[in-house]
Amino acid sequence: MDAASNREAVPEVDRRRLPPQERRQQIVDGAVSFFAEVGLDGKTRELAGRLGVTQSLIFKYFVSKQDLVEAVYERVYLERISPHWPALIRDRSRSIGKRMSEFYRDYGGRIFDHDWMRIFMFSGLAGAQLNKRYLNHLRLTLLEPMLDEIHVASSGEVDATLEDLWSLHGGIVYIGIRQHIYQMPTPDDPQPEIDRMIQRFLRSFGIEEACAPS
Amino acid sequence: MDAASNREAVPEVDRRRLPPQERRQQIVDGAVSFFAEVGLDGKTRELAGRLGVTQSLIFKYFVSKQDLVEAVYERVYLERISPHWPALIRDRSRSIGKRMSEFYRDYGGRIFDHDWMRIFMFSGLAGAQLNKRYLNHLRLTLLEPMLDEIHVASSGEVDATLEDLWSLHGGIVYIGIRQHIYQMPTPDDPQPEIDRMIQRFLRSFGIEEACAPS
DNA sequence: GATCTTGTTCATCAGACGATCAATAAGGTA
DNA sequence: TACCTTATTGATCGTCTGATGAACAAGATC
Repeated sequence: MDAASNREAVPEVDRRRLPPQERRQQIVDGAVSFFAEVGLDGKTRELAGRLGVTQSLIFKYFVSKQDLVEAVYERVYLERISPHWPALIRDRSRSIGKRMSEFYRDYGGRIFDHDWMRIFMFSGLAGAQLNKRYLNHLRLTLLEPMLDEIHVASSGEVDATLEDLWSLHGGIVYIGIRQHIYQMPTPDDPQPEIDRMIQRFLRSFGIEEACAPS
Repeated sequence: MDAASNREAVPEVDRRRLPPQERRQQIVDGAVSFFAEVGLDGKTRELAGRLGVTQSLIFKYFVSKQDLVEAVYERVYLERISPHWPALIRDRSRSIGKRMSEFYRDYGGRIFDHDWMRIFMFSGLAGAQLNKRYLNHLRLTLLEPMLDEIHVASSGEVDATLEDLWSLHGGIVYIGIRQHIYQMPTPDDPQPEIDRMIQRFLRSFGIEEACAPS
């Protein structure tokens, strides 16, 4: 019943003296799931215990706890953005419905993740810049182009606004919030519901599409 | 520049020796806005400082910090539910669109609140039961009846599901999340966008309504 | 104004916290 | 095997934390 033997987050009994780069990554990995679970106020001693190392070791790789937290931010941030999305959104050889469906399939696959959802929420509540950067990037590179494409697809006859797209986006993200933050039951596979939402969104603007996912 | 003189959350310089009931309420009020700002890990000494009292006084009214946190939960919880909503949803003398619009107008007026939004999110992340109770109550007394009413209003020709209503709900709530948790710009008055969302939702199911807000 | 009740403060505890640094030992090199 | 580098540990510091209890004083009653 000692501190290092009761958590499954520790991959195995890690033997000592790892290469610095490897150890650093191990600490960040552990910190991601640890902070995701207990919040950014999680204590370094408990994190060290889960990793099976001493608390002082953490401060050999990070000059302060805040330094570690920012490494966690950077880690989770990078995995949630694909450079291919802007081109996907603008690919007019495919219908707007198919593009949006594929984008949100990929997007959902990346953000419906326990650790990401919770760390993004924790950092938002803490007032970190991570969230604003991320959401502004999302708006500039994805939502605003998406809005353009909807206007083009409807020959400019549609009065959709950016705020409308945020509401669609919010409805999709809310599935993950219900699941990972409120821990409420959600569909096992959110993709069908996401496709329904996109289809309803476009249909409500008179853009009818046979939106078969395949 | 001392601890008790630089916050506007303190209504005024409160003079000592208040009636217990009044003092208790003052502490809870202060705790609501304090915990909403810094999180449930906020320190009792800082809270006391903002209230202009000593830290030990808090423990004369609450046996532990957790006891205070639960008083905060109860406080914010009660203000966010109206007993009139179920009857409003079921009032078939009015169109379903008007009922949903009025419900979400009232609902938004209660939950688009800095303190509520943040405490609800903090408590959700902490795994508190508050959120599950609240969302289950919302589903049972409001969303499921609303789904029934939509089916009735469309003479049973509509395939709307509860999950569809959650997506509408999530899109609406997400406005508050953007505003108060991510601190991103949102419409000054969210009501027009909410009405648009409801209208789009119904329209996408073929329920067309002239949804003038008045 | 003397007295009593009790709301409030002051001093303090025991433990936990982030962070530091000398001591230790793992593991490569010869 | 002896040696050296350095990843890791163990002990410790100063501070802060929730919580406790004795001492104080505000304000009502007579």
